[in-house]
Amino acid sequence: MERQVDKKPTRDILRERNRMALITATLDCVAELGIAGTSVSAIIERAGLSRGMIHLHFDGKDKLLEEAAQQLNAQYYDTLDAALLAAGPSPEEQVEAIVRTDLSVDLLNERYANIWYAFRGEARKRDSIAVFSNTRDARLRNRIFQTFLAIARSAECPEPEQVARDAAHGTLALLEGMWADFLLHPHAFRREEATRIVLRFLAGLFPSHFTLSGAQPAER
Amino acid sequence: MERQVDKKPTRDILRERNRMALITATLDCVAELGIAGTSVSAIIERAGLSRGMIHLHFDGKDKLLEEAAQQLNAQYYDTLDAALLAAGPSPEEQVEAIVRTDLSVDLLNERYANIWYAFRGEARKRDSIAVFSNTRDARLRNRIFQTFLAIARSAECPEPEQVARDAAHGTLALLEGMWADFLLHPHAFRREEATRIVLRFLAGLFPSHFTLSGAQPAER
Amino acid sequence: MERQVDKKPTRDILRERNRMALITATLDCVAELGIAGTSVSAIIERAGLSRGMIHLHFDGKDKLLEEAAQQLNAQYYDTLDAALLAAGPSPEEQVEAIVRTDLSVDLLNERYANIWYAFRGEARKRDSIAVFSNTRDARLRNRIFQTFLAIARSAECPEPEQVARDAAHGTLALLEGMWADFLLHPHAFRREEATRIVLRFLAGLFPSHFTLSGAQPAER
Amino acid sequence: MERQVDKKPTRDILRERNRMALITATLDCVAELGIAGTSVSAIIERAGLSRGMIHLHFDGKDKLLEEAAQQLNAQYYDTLDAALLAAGPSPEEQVEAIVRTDLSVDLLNERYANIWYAFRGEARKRDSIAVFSNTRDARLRNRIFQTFLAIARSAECPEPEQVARDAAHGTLALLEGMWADFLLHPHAFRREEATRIVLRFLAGLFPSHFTLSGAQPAER
DNA sequence: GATGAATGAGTTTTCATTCAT
DNA sequence: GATGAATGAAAACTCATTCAT
Repeated sequence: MERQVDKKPTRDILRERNRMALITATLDCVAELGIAGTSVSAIIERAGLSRGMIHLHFDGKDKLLEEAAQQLNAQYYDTLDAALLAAGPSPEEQVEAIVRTDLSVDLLNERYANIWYAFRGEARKRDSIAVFSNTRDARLRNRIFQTFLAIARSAECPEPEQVARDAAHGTLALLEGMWADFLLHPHAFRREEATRIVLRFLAGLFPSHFTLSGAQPAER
Repeated sequence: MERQVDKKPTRDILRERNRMALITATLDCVAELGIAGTSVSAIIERAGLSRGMIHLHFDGKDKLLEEAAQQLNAQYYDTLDAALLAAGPSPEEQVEAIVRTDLSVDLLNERYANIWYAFRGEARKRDSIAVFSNTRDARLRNRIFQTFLAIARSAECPEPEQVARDAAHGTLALLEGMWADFLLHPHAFRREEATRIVLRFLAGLFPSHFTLSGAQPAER
Repeated sequence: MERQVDKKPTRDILRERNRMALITATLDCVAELGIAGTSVSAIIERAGLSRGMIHLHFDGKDKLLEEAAQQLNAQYYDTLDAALLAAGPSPEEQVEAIVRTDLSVDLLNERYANIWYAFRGEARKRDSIAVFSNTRDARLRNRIFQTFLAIARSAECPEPEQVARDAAHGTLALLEGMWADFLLHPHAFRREEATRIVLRFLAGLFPSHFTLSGAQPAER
Repeated sequence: MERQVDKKPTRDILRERNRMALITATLDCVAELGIAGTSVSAIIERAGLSRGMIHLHFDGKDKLLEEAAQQLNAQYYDTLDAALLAAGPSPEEQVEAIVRTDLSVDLLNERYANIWYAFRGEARKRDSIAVFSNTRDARLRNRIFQTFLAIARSAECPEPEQVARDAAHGTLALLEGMWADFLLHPHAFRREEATRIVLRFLAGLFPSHFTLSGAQPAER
């Protein structure tokens, strides 16, 4: 009886484990070999699974790449959401949490950056993958905009909407630029420096809300 | 004799024309089809030239891609250099020229952005192409750093080197981020908005040197 | 006990039902998708049964195809035998019954014709299937020959054996040809016309035994 | 100079020779191995050519099969047309030429019959191949109909159109049936017997135009 | 007995590169 | 120097069969 209850799940768990192994192997390949080098042979060799499995579970290499992209995307958001939850409730804390998490080693690492830009290079060709690269947008962009709007209002800016939009846009662009920096010079990259620059940008926009952790603004 | 004199230049000119046609066709293919879609067949079809020519002139597809990358890179710098030459001599004017040119339609357009990110996706795999994507770095980075150093000194900042480095780093990162923005949403993208945000960043760092074309800083 | 008695038959009935379901699904697939399209996946999907069943019941796809061919063959003969039993006992009536039944919608329909020719295309490769396509021969051929022999003798032909053999051969060839006609132009096909032509052939051979249902021979 | 003139053609001739070699190898494979056994590997092995050639010349296996079908079709008609040209001009001679040629070893041989039925089995699935199997129709059917119409009129039949149509239909169906016969029993098949039966059919329809080479009609 | 996930040999196709012309 | 037919290694994909559950 118990075996009956136990058996079915075992099969399904194994199945799911294989699915995940393929996705992980795919992301590893993309990270190390690029999209072009991510052949079915490379994937199955790394996963230690059989050729047919890719078509069994994903119906072809393209779909597997899509699902891998989606999974990476989900991971990115899970990490970010967790950080926001853990951070203090004030808008400043929330913004800083986003910046620090996005630049943290959990997200901004070689594997991640490599995959990110590899997919982005293909994004234009495959809409399904574009969705993934778009992600830093829709959801995050709105959240960060709302946060900045609160800040802009509390700062009594003349045009809070525009200021908040520019702040959100600029912050995300800066983060994006830092990722590109990291991709090209992973060893020269300094996380603290990147963080400091983003905070400088914010301190420039909202001097009374952000400071350079004790540092003064560039000009007095 | 005369024919000899006549023919030789013609041949060389033709040769060079074919070389360029292949490079242009390659960039077109990368822009439209992505790196993966840029097969030898696609290139020669677009160029209207023969298959063997790629090996004749470039010794293989990979080398052709490299040269295409280099050419694009050169174009980028030529455009930027011309703009810097045309701009006023003050550090502020030089910086603004870089920002406005980098975001101008001459450089930031769909073809350019597509190619840029396509190559960057492959950059890690091929060092020769990485060189190209690196470009916004070495030369430009130093130049912009020197310019900001002049500004930081004239602004009497406490740590002018660090401030200048952060300003250079941040500006380039912001520009980079704007390109990514454009890549993903070419139609929603607003050039003036992007420019304004970069200037906001600069105005935040150097309030007395940069202003938002009459606009005030967000907070007073 | 009772349960035992009850279950056993149920199992066997289920087993047989599954066997038949697989054969029917196979024939459906062959009719709609051709031999090439009749994959194990296609069959089990149509049958709504599990993959392993084919090997459980038939020991592989090839054997299943054979059994399907045999079953179709048996159906053909059952229909024909029933028609001969229902027809009048005279040789003329028997011959006409064969012709009309062979061209009737019960046998000559799209499903049947599609399967018939699909198997025949593979017949040469698999002897086991060839048996099926042969069928219009051995048994039927002899029966029809005997019938024509009776007619030829009653008609006092000079060489009754040869005439009967030719009549049998010709009739079967004509029927065969009509099937091919139907296969290629199922919508243009006219059953009555086909029947009339066969009867014309018979009327030509045995004017005093067959007439065109009131029609005259072509020439007088 | 001469070499120049010679060279170009040489290349084209070689190219064409390879094309034809592939078609021939394909037909050979279909004849011996059936459609299912006609893999790209089988074809190139038989042709002694390289794998890529099939896609170079035909753009894929399917198209190659189509062209092979078309070529066989053309051969069939060329043979038939030649025979009709060589035959006497009278309608009887023309009809007899069709019958004798269709059943001659030039057309009705194992290779031909095998290929014919192999393609027909696939005909329903691929329209392009269906065209081929249709062929005994459109053109030939009309020609034979016109010939019979002349005969029917000269025989003063009551309804010459219908008689001619039935005669054409019946003759083609008989020939078709003889091919099926041959396919299934190539060794038992007797060409003369087949021819005699078709002529019996014609003699039955048009007693004054066709005779069994000195034989009498079955009945008097 | 029944299931369907897993396998891997074999299929078609792509494509950079070669080389005779 | 230019051409494009030819090559074949490697790619993605299919599918009958196996076998643990």
